[in-house]
Amino acid sequence: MEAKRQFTEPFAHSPAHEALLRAGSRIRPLQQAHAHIVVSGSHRSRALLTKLLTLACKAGSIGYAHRLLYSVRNPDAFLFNSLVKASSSSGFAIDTVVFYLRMLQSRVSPSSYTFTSVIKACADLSSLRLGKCVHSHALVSGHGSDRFVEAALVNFYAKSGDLGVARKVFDEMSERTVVAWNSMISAYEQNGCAREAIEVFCRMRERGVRPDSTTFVSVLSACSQLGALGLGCWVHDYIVGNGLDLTVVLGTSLINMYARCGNVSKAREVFDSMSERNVVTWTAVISAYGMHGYGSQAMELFHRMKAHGSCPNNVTFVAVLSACAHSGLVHEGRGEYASMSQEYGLVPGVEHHVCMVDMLGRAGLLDEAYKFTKELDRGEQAPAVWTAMLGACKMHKNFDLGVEVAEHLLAAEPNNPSHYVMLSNIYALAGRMDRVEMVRNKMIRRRLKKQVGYSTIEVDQETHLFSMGDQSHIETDKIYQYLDELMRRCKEAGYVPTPDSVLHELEEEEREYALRYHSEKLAVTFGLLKTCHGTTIRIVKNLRICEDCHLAMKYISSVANREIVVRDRLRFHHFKDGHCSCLDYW
DNA sequence: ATAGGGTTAG
Repeated sequence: MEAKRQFTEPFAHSPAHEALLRAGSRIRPLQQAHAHIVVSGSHRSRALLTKLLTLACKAGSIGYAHRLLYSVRNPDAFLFNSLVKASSSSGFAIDTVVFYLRMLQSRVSPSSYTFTSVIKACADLSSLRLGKCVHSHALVSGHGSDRFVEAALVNFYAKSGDLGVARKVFDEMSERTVVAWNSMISAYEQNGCAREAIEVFCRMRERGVRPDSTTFVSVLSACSQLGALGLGCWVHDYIVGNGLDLTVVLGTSLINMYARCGNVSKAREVFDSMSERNVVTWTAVISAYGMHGYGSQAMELFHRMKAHGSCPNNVTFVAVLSACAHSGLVHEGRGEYASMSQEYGLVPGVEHHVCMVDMLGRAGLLDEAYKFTKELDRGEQAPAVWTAMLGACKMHKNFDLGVEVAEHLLAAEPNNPSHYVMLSNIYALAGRMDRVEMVRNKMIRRRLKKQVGYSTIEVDQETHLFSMGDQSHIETDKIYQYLDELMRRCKEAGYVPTPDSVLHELEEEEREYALRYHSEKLAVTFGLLKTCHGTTIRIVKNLRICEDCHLAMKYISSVANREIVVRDRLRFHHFKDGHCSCLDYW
């Protein structure tokens, strides 16, 4: 403390100090200020050194910060805490841990502030081992039940993939701040557990904790995952009703929610009403149009985005290329792919390659798609790219190429059941039933199971789940009865069930059920029974919609005179008056 | 004269 006073006074408003303040977080001026400090003999001032160190971190010169730290004799708690905080919030997670270890070595006691930053760094690293170690340090040193440390821990365990422990820390908190609730909700949401996220949100409301915009961002993401339009709309009403600021982040979440819950025009409305937009916002609205098959609107917005001076990035190009792929805009897609690197200096990644192969493949340009894939570097020929190629082969019934690609994929990923399913479908299409059998036996030997398909539908804010041939619903009898009637009426209108290859993946006893009772058919029937005329039926499916269901939906939309919106794994289908928005191009 | 927290969007 003596030392502090001694060095504090003489250097106030010294030229060195002023140089430092002027420099801010720019590295060149910082180094000049450093020289100033050394020359003027003020390098013994703790305050100046500490400031210099934190600014070096913020300027991104972490190596410089390390060298500076080396030059300091007996760094104090103030200096270590500043370094730990600055490095952690500037994204230098490993360095934060290094600084923390040096702090321990120097026998300087960490505080609750130290732990929040170090735990945040562990979360960034997703290192369960490291974080657990820091967690125990925090417990031993008596900072384990600080509310900031606890919220950081919830986040850390969630990001490291241990939701159970995240929940345990959360449950054992004595005082849960809104940030703690937000951490837990986002923990579930980010790990794909949207139901649990919403459940925690409900507990939060029961406890009378007032949600803030961060809460809603996570809840809206959960709604997007589930296709829970009802809850999403409730959130939107709440935001408006309570006069919450429609920030860029919140607005972008709303756009995404409406788009992924099937309502593009509401997504557009939100976009139009936003006062501030950034590249993420633009990307969200482009992707909204793209996934609904409105390629030209997506492209129009993309051009508007560029005219507005917003610079597209890698994610934007995924949205743009995928919009082209889903609408058959091959010429535009080729052009944007080229401009991506030529005009924007961006490096196309696996996702962009997938879009290109998908786009060319869907359009029937199988040779070009194949050439595109083959011309990628070996290391860039990711299984996802070949999978897109395989899908194209199946779509255009190219047996020889399909078999070749499938064999290649099976060699690369022998434990991925979807490759086997695809290969067996291709054999089935070619009538090679012996091969179908062989592929299926291979799957059985490897104990691989086809992913189970299911569909959900929301009625009165409640979600109902159906799987194929499902009879677990309370109103099962009514549903099956009505479905049979619907199918009869569809057939009268000209519907002929597709002798689909999917049949061949199934066990004998499942076959009779399969086509007729696919989950989306059950869900749509339930929707027709439970909602009044004029209400759009919205279904969310976890896999791709099959050819027969696609055809049946068209007929159902016509005979029941209803709009039906189906979200499958990749995109939306809007069925109306016997037609689908995808123009059978999916 | 030096720091001061955890949660959020495509």
